Amino acid sequence: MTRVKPKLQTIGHDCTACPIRHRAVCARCEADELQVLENIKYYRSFEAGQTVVWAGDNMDFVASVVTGIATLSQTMEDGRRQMVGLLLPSDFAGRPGRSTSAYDVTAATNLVMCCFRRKPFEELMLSTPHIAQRLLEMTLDELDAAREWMLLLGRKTAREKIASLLCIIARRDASLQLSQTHGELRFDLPLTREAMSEYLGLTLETVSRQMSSLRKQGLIMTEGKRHIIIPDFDQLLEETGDDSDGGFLV
Amino acid sequence: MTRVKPKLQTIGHDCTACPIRHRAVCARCEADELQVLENIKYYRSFEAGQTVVWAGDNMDFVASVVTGIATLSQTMEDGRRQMVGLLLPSDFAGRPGRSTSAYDVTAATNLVMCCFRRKPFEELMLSTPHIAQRLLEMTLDELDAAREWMLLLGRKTAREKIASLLCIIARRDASLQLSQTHGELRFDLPLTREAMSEYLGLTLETVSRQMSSLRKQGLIMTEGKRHIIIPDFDQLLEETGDDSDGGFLV
DNA sequence: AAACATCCTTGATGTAGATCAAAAAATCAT
DNA sequence: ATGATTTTTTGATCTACATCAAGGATGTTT
Repeated sequence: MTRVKPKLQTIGHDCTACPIRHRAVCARCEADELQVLENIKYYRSFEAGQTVVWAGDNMDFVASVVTGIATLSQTMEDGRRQMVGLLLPSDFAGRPGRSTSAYDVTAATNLVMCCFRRKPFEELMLSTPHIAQRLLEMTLDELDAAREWMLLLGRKTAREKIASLLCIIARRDASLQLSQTHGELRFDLPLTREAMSEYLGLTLETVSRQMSSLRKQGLIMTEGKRHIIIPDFDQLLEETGDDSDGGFLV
Repeated sequence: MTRVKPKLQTIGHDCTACPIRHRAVCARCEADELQVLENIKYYRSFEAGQTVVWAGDNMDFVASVVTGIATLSQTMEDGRRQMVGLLLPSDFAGRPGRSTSAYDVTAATNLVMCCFRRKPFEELMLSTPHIAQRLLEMTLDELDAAREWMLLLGRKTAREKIASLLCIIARRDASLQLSQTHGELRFDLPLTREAMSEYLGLTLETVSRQMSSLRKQGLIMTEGKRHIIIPDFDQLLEETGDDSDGGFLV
């Protein structure tokens, strides 16, 4: 089990059959396994804002994101909300062995998920070792991302939080397009200010103010509300507080 | 692959051979697998305060905690630190497929770890499917814990953070002792005020103040600096902001 | 085009927790 | 015990972000 940094390797998101395919082409896939997965999968589409499942609700499938963006969030009794995960194409949702969702899963944009019925998927996992192994790798990546996010939530300033989020989305977006435009990066923010604030542990007003501040200083430019232009990625990166190498996030 | 809530099931910490053993008695273990694990494992002891590995350093083993408590933390260039994991007996550290540690691993108390050399462990994982499956379960639990911690870091007040941490440690401690003393709980805090502050995303002064405040209100009592008595666990639980059921943490 | 609903921005003010500073406990060494 | 070191507590002050409040954009419905 050799592992290489998985971040920028995502090659295909075709969801032809095997969840492994989503993140990188899987050399281990055997034809018959593909066939089995083919038999237990189905697609579901959601519109931006729609909820896929609420925390605590029954969730009899596991799924991976084909297109669009989904969010995982937790809510406290009094309504305080914290986003705990951002699912981009190829990311996995749901958990073998658990029949209810631990989080609210919401479509941030229009969303297509490739779902696998949970029981057959679990059986398949038992009979097909490399699926568990691949899932383990993906889960470990998510754990790294969650821990990097803990650093952000616990120790970064509002400005650093915003810069970090923008860098993460920009990087992920750029890697999807395989466009190596060193210089200017452009992308559509898939999150509202409110969603950003829920992710970053801030209020939406603070998010808005910090965005304005970054704009005034020329670190970012905006077209309309959601389209972001980053004239110099490295310069923005310096505002994140991270060491330049960048991390595991998303 | 049926799963049950793993929290309070921890039965043995004997580290006889199989990492699976640490969390719950493993019904699947076959004698020969145990034998192989026996051959690649070794023990290491650390004193409180000692560092097991620094982030970025070579780490040619994976390990599970036998006794004591270890912490995982990340540091920013300017010295801001955030703890991202607390390893209690039976918890797992290190990651198959990665040769360097992503975090500082530090002994919070005297610590014994059961180490497995990485390469043979990875090979074993490939040839022994249920190890990957068990590791996946454990990693998913850790991911849940990390996400619950994200909610704490992003949205809870200082007071709620302290109450949460105390409840978590108390609960874990109680489960280790299998002592069902409903009423008064007693345990030694394994963390300094500074370590607590690093875990909670606070300063150590704030931790101290909130501890004093809880003490003055009779929610906790202290003997010396580290020994804590919780006269009424449910009462303290109400200060955490969590819904009463409690979560996945630690 | 007017009315409405979202989403975003900006301003004024308040406060939880950080920071700075020092003293008190506890722990350790001689 | 006595002094030295580490850890914790407490106080005074400051500030980053939250909260409260209002006003603009933008898009949608009729």
